[in-house]
Amino acid sequence: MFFRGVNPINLDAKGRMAIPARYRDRLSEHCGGQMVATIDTEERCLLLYPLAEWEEIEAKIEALPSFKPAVRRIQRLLIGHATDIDMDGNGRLLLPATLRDYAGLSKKIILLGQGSKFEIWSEEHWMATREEYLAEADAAELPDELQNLSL
Amino acid sequence: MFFRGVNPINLDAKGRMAIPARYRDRLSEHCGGQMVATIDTEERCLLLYPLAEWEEIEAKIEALPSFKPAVRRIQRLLIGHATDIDMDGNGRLLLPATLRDYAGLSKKIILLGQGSKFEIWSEEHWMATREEYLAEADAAELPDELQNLSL
DNA sequence: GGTAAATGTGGGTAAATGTGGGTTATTTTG
DNA sequence: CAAAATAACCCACATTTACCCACATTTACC
Repeated sequence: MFFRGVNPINLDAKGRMAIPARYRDRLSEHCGGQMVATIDTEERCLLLYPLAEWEEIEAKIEALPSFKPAVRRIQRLLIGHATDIDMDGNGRLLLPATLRDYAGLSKKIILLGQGSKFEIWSEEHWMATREEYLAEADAAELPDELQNLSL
Repeated sequence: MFFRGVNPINLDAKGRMAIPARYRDRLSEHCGGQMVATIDTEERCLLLYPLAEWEEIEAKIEALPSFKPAVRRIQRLLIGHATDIDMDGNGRLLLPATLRDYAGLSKKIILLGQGSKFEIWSEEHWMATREEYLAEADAAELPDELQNLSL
């Protein structure tokens, strides 16, 4: 299960997001269209997992030592915001208002394939963040793992 | 699988790019015409891989420690922009608007063979960049690896 | 240089996709 | 418990994309 690519999508008046057709079949087979959305704690964007992948992650998060404040914080943020969402008959997901607000999603959004999950950004915020990322691309401060990566 | 050469190509009104015939057979055999395009993070151009080659790279990028900001950045840029593209019956690729915009591709483009991948430039930008490269070619500041290279 | 084959280009059409909204069910709230 | 809001489900239309065919142009070969 590997997702990639940039997908500009419009939310409709009800807050629904049409999943691009090329992902639909895979999602239906893999998890019957059952997904989980939660927030990204670093950036103002959402994370969207197929149910099976999310459950693995959730298990790991819960297994962490919960007396540590930093761990409690992550647990509350990630698990707390995690919401089950099913694709409807037209291959659309209804994003809850709480999550839409967090990521500042209005009409134009970006669905970004990121391996085993997707990220959901407001178009505006994604564009701005992308430009930052590109500007930072002076190789000077790259960690070793990246220095040696040949593309 | 090794690609060489500069190929001036015209995009048609639908944003399609005809792959020069001499590459077609090899691409059909090697990957059934399945390719992946993504962005180059240093230059405003695109990278075009046969699917198999891309998957190797993707696996490496995915395996990096994703809590490091520099790594997340690369993952978002490279995997995020990676888009599956298939050759049509006429040996053409339809480049998505998002990627065309990034590289500033309008009509005249350059397909540049670069070993296991291609690069795609707008003709204008390629010409300018090539001139820069030629101007910088005072050997003084070459790293050791290059000093010893005999052509 | 002429001819035939191969390549590049343009666009039409049917099918797939995206979009909007109506109606019924379910939940929430006063 | 009633009323309002939200969500689920469904259908229908508009748009886009993929696929195909046909023509123009170039290349290769005789």
